[in-house]
Amino acid sequence: MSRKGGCFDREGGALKIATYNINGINGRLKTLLSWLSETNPDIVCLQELKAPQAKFPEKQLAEAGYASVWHGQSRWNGVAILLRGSEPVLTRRGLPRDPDRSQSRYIEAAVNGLLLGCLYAPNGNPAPGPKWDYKLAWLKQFTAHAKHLLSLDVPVILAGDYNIIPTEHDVYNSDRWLDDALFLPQVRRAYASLLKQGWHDAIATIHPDMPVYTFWDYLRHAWERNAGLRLDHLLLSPNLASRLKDAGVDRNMRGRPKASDHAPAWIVLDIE
DNA sequence: ATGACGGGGTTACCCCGA
Repeated sequence: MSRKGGCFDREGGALKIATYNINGINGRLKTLLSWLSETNPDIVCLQELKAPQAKFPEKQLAEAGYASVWHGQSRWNGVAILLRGSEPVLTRRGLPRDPDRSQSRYIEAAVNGLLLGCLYAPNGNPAPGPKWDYKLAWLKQFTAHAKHLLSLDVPVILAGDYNIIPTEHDVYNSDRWLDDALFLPQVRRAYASLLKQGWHDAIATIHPDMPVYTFWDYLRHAWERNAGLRLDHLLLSPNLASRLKDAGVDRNMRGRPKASDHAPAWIVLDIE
């Protein structure tokens, strides 16, 4: 792996990659910048920018040491990839055969010799209904694209807010979520089909026996009750599985004033 | 079934999210 375009200054040739649903990048820019300076990730996927293309804080992030590519949209959605020390090489905005090109939910770039897809899957509620249909259509095209990426036989990471609770162990009270678009059998099957393609769920691999939530609702004192969900996932192509050294969630970010309802999830890869 | 919370911006009895 070439050092060009990389920043291998983490101890032991490791690469830290994080995904963070920021829920409004401009309203939460101070939170984002302090998290970046405290945790120093090499690569960051962001979701729910809630900012049009022209209002992405490119300059402030550059001053913090990160170059960005982003796919904005007025008011909702929006995804970005940040790379410390060099420029991400954009490979696509939006999915092939995207069911609705007006919704900015996918961006992909080459970073540090990896291909990185950053996604914000539709929520899908209420189910049934048009939003549920859109979620299933989007996941179908995403799954097809994931299969294509594996066929390239390069290291790939698909990171972001999948809006899927993969199993009953990934939710504080699964009974309450049985009829929800985050947990209905169709979306759990969609997630399982990705794993069957060969993708490795990094958080689940490192923490097989404990719930690792990434989201706590603003309502009903969910954070105080630890009534969380695991919605944000980092999937690794099989050729990266042996590189996975650590994974976790920066839970403390959820407890801060003006917090996003999601916390950052991260992995450390050995890229020696 | 509803609302509570909290971003966005058409500042609304608004929209959206999960």
